[in-house]
Amino acid sequence: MAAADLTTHPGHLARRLQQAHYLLWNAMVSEEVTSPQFAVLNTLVAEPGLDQRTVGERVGLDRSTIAEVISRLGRRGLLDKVRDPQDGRRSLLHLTDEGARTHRRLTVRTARMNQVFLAPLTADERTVFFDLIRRVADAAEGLRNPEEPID
Amino acid sequence: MAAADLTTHPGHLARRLQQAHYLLWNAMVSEEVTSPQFAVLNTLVAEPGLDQRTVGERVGLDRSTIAEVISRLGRRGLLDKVRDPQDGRRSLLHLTDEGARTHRRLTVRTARMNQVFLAPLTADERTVFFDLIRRVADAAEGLRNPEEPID
DNA sequence: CCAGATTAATCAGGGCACTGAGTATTTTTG
DNA sequence: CAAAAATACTCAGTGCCCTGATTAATCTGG
Repeated sequence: MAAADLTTHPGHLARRLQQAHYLLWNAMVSEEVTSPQFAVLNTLVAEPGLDQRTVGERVGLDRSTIAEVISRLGRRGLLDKVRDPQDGRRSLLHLTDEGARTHRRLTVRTARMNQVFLAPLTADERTVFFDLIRRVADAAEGLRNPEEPID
Repeated sequence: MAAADLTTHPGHLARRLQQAHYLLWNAMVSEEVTSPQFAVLNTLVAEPGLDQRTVGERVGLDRSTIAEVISRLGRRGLLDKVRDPQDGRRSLLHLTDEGARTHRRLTVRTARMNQVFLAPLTADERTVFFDLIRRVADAAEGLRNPEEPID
């Protein structure tokens, strides 16, 4: 059996793309705060007081991973975690001042990094790039998170 | 400062795409052998006897990660690792019969999975999808792995 | 009202991904 | 030829990512 051509395997390309991004993020945005951590901060800027599970849903992280990410952000004083008095199962999350400051600072750098990352593409191609990736990712996520079935 | 729109952040999309692929791989290809492990097997089908570092280069994994992946594949009897008598620093890698069998089996399933994964796109769109991701990933990898500079 | 189902979070365990430091071996160079 | 540089690999440390099992709290139906 001949070897497969990995350059036509979307999973392999997705991994390479993500790794390339990881390196550029480290070089141009932050060595302290990672891209998933920034996504969490960003979500809490938009919707302060969310519980942990919902934040994970917003940024696309499962219950275990979001717990670790939030624990790290809490340790570094970027967010606070308070038991919901209305529902003792939940922890409600808010950015600290330091967390909000960090988010502002990184937002600027992230925009610069995205320019460099997408430099090989024209403006039209970028639009297509986003559209195609979003459609594939949404569809694949839909396979595992089925919509409410008809009852 | 307003929150950023993560759906226009290529790094965030890349991560979601990779995660969606990870889940589909687990469901449709194998729970034992991961996608990076398959990439290593595939490389050794094409070029038996490569050393560890070169395999890592082919599949896009750094020295530490490739060491772990190869160690796991070795433990499961899918490949053999032999000291190069010509150069005592290197280990040369070959698939075992079991490794070659596994590669054959997974190649078929991987093709099926890719069909499902790419189902949202037309044939033309798939070509564009590969082209755009490859260009961005290649360019970003080039930023860190500079070509031989002019001397 | 209360037993059973559901839900949010945690924990244990396996795998991927990187950096920086260290070891052994080979190659280069003075 | 011996000292210095380069190379292949290993190890320790951090962080992301998932599943399955467990715990605590809430909700639901009889």
